[in-house]
Amino acid sequence: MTTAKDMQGRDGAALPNPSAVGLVAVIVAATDGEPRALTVQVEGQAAGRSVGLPAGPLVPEHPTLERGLRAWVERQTHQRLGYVEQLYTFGDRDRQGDEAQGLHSLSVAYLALVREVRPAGLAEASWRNWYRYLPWEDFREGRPAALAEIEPKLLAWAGETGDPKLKRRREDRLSLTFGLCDGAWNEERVLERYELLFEAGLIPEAQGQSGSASPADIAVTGQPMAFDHRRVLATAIGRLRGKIKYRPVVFELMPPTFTLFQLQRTVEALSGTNLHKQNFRRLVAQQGLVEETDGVTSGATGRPARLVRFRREVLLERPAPGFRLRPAKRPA
Amino acid sequence: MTTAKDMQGRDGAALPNPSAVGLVAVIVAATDGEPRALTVQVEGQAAGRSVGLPAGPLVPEHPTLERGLRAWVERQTHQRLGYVEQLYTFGDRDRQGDEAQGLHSLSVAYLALVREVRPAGLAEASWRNWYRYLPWEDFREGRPAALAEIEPKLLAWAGETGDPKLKRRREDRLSLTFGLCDGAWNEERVLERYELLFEAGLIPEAQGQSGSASPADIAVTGQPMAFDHRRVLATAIGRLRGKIKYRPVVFELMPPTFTLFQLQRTVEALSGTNLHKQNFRRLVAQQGLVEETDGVTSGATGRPARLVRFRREVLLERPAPGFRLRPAKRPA
DNA sequence: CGGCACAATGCTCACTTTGAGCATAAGTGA
DNA sequence: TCACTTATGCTCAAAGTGAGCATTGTGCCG
Repeated sequence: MTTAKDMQGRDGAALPNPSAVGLVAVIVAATDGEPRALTVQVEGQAAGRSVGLPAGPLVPEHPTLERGLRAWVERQTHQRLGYVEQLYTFGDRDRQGDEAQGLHSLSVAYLALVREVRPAGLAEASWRNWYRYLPWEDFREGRPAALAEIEPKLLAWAGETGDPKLKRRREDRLSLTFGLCDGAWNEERVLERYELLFEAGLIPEAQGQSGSASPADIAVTGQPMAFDHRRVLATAIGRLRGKIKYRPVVFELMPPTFTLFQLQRTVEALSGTNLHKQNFRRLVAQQGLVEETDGVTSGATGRPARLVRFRREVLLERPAPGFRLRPAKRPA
Repeated sequence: MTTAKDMQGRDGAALPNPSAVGLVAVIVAATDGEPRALTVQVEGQAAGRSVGLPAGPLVPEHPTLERGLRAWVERQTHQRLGYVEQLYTFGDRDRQGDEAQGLHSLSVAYLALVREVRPAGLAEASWRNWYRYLPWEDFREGRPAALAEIEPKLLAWAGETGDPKLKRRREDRLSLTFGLCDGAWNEERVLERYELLFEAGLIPEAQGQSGSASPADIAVTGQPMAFDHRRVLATAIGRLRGKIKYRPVVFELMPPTFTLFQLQRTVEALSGTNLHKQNFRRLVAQQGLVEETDGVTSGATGRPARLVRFRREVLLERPAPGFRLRPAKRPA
């Protein structure tokens, strides 16, 4: 029989293999229609990788993981967090940067959405456009230039293997993630694309390369980050892109009042695609997500737009996702 | 400046607060149209809570979290895992059962879907209908009887507070999760419902009650589990209910060939609701999820049904989720 | 001040996707 | 052969979507 102690590893007498646990945060804001992540300076990393995400170890003073995270972020960046959700727990032995001997080190990543870009009280903390790290993800201006450079390399990678089965599998993955060999682009597969590039050796983090990439390389495969933080960022973007489709989370990024077009720009910034304007406002309208204020924009060119605000009530109303699979009348 | 050591806690000299990390698995199968989870016997728990989920500590031999999990599950249950995905990492100080002094203990939970119910090589491992633990989640036979018992208690809980604001918030939550005070039932909010019951004191695990619940209580608020495993189970069900709507994961639970109605029964088992038969098959058909075989069922009453098989290719085809927010032509 | 360029809004229209049912087909058991 | 049961085919109306055209306010520029 399995004992509780055996299972949970709480045998006080012989504590079984403790691990070092870290907390990492992807803190997202959107200003001027650009998606940004909060970054901090990190010492002791390879050249060109001195920027990372706010992070810190979990310490016993933290009552919960999330509280611990908030504490670290406030300390490192002076940024208060509002909306926070757990992203993923990373634990690969060989992907976390330098290794702690015999100790597993795993990091619990969180996604946070914040409203305003504080001028950043600390020099070490700064907001960066996230497409700087993943340039191939931005389709707002059409197919990103970076992709043109990346694609042949990926195809070469798929072709370089002798094993035809493996080659086939690689091509399938390319089709699925990058939409090569027919296949459509799915903006949510951010992580899968990053991991594919990683495997294909196009990501400097892969080999722990210490040589800094050239500016040209950076424009194509993006700016590297400390540790495996680019992977964490990719995870966050993918998750967020999925979530905005069925939960009104974008509003966490908006100021108290805004125009429908600003809202659209924000969604576009996150998803990396452009949307049909009229249909976008129809969608927002019929879902009852916003209500008009009596303010309008002014100053800019063109007809002034009405300012709206998010209807907090919808958080209670929305029957929520509710996709297909609607229940039958009651055939039982 | 934040140093790498500071951030990641990898300072070999003074290792900062290691934690005990556990792995937990919710292993799901569906046989005879019932959703089941694999459970194991757990020693040293309060009366009536001797059943838990397969789990074990993370040890350094495990190259990745997932591999560690697979190892534990195979050892404890002799069950091989196929589809596995990470669920959530639980880390509340006060919810994990007995505490390790000064050590954070957190558990990384996984969801696994398996095809067949092995007769279970070990007596300690057995498959249990998951609604045994969460009886209020099963709407297949209409509104579950358990809900009728639960609702007045929840309303009382909302009413028992003096603070009108708090009362209001509680009622909002009831509406959102249980569909009380108007509000619709959303089958995905499994965890939120469990947590609400927990807070309302209707869940024995809450106070670490050692007194065993009466059979009548169990029929209403469900069979308790060891540790916080019922919470983990609730998380898994909610996640799975969401996922089947936009990814063809149900097929991981199906035998090589099956009828459309068996497929429907499986989906219904997971989601806890009934579906319109004709529309269900239309959906499956037009999405091209299955292909016909030349077999048909026999023996049972009624017209024999055609056996179909899952089209593995769709894993490569499906433009995937792809909900709303379709991109514009290219207005840029 | 009239005309322009530009963005915000209104509204149309064809085409799919759903929710619900009716009608038939094809076995089993009495 | 009839009664019953489940599988399948099809129809229909109501919503939901993807694309565009048309109009309305504003700031700017002769």
